[in-house]
Amino acid sequence: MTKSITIRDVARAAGVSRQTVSRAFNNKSEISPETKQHVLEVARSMGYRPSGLARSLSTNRTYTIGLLIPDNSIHFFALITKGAEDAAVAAGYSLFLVNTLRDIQRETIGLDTLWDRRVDGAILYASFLSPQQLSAYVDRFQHVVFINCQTIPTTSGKTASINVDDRAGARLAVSHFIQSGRSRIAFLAGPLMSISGQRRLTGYEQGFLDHDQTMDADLIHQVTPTLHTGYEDTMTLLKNHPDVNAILAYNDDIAVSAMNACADSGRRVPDDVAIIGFDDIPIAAVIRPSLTTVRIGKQDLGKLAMNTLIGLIEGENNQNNIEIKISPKLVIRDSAPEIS
Amino acid sequence: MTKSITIRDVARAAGVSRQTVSRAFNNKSEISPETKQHVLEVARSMGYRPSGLARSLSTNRTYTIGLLIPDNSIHFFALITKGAEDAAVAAGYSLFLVNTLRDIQRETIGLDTLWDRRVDGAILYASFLSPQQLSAYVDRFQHVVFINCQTIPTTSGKTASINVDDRAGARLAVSHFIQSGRSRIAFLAGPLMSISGQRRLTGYEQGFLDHDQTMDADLIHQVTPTLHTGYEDTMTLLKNHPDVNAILAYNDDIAVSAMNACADSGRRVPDDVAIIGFDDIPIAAVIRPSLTTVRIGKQDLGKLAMNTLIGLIEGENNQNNIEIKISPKLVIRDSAPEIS
DNA sequence: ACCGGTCACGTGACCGGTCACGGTATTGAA
DNA sequence: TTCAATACCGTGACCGGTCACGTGACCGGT
Repeated sequence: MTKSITIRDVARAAGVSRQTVSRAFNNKSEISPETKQHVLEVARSMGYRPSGLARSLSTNRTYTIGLLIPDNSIHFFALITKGAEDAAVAAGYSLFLVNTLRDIQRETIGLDTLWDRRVDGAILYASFLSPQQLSAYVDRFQHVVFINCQTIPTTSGKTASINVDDRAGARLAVSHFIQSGRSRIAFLAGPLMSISGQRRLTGYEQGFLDHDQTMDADLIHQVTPTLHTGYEDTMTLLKNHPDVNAILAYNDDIAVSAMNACADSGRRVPDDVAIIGFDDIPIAAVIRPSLTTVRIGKQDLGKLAMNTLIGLIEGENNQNNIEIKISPKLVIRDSAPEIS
Repeated sequence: MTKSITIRDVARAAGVSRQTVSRAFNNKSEISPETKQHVLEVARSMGYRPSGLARSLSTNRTYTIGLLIPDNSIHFFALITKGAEDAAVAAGYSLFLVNTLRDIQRETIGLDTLWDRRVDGAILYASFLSPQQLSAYVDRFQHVVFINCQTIPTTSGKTASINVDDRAGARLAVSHFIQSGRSRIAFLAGPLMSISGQRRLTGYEQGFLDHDQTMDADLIHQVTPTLHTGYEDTMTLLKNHPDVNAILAYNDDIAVSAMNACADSGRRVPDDVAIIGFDDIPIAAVIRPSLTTVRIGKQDLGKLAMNTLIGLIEGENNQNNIEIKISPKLVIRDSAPEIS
């Protein structure tokens, strides 16, 4: 319990006032280069670093940001987090990480805690709160960036929202299938309560309309998005609809399971059934056959979210309620090659 | 910029003193149930929540913890982070996430920032600083938990260190190979500058000694641990040493690449070459053949680290320099089955 | 009636910085 | 010489809580 050294200790040791020490550390102009140099040296020799707590209390700025995501261990969110952390550090901010685990209570606790800590802003991914609930929480924050989330207008403060155009991604995938001559396209849909789940579904439907093809609703199966679940669903799907020659999966994990199911039911990928996933997880390029997938620039997304948030905080952009759309790309690999 | 409401505002509105409001929020005893109830109601109606900043400044406790890891997007660290976050929230703490990216500058900046924020403690994974450098940084923190890192004694404060017994893990793997009748075991080693890289190497060597077998140092190849690098290395390895019938990989990513190399060089897994990885990434159980691997309880590790740190902070354990060892398990799957 | 003890609550100082303001010395122009 | 401008530096108040201590009311025992 070494008693921590304060700005007053440094001031005394350097023979100046607190304010002068403060000026030395904050690059203020009202200080001569020599005294500044001297103060900094004394401070260094004493091992002094100003307390962010005290500074924050009086300046009302913490240089911390809260990132609220469902689960940082899911690769998708891990990369968003990485991008956000990187941008935060680059701008001199620190990052509070909060996993909601898609649990309302965890989410509210997280929001409360972030508020207690007086973060300068927050990035919220796909809240599970109702709009009015969320509104009450969000209203306290000065600055919020929503990702894949209903935008909540705040009375005070500024917001921005970023949305991944999952709909376009699914359309790309369906178009790719149809252009390579496949039209019996099954969809292993994700959770429909999630926004991206809904968007990908409408994109899937739209894909058929784009090519004047009729969609078969029987080929849509809802699957919980974990690594193993897709397997059984694909097996029953293939049994009930042996003519399926393409599968669009909600994400790459499900796609890999579907691949296995195809193999186990004696179908070759891509010859008999082509498969497209979502996300482009690292393994997608390595497995055999390599996985065609809809890629979302996750790390860039995280970085973008952080930078727009910091932009709001530092008032560069005085425009409010900015809306940004992220377009995914189709990465074509062996599981659904260019020409069938 | 709604002016934030303070404890004095609430006190005035409730007709009591600041101290009474404070007592109401901190479950102190010197307050009657009725006034407490009343104060809390008034506070709620005003939307008041105490400022953690101010509280921290005067109590010298922030209820925040810094987690310093190389890269949160690597699955290994992602799970550690998840476990740590979970335990932190459960104990009422918040988590600062810092990626060092194995860069010394990033690491020092991170440590400085955490100190500025006056975290109650820090968890450091595998520092890249020299012991004396690290010592200077760590000494400022009251409480530190090291994971897979040289333990640094601190003058003040308390520490603990947790180490994964990678050596035992590698021995398990080599033993498994030898017991199933394979002795030409190659090792795709990871970075030797990393502690776990060194430990796994010595475990590999020890595995042969355990069974009175002689090791062939030519079968050790050093590989950078990314998804693609292992492929070429394995190809040259197999060309130079066609008699290799088992491969131990530094991690699962490399193992998957090695699998591909085996397939492309006309070798069947596990019939011709058995493969064991490290980590048990989610995909390991799903790919074909499924991957035998050395599993480390990553999420439990993160949780354990956080809980011991909080234990140090809250003074439950007045023992210092605790050393904890984590034992990995061999998860046997198809790429190196039980009996050859 | 007096005293000690407990309960409930209030007051000034403080945590470690910053802000607004004030002061002094030096300089240059009138 | 006088005065204003500038550069540099210091002082009290404040940010929003908590801590240590003080106060008064009430109660039971002698």
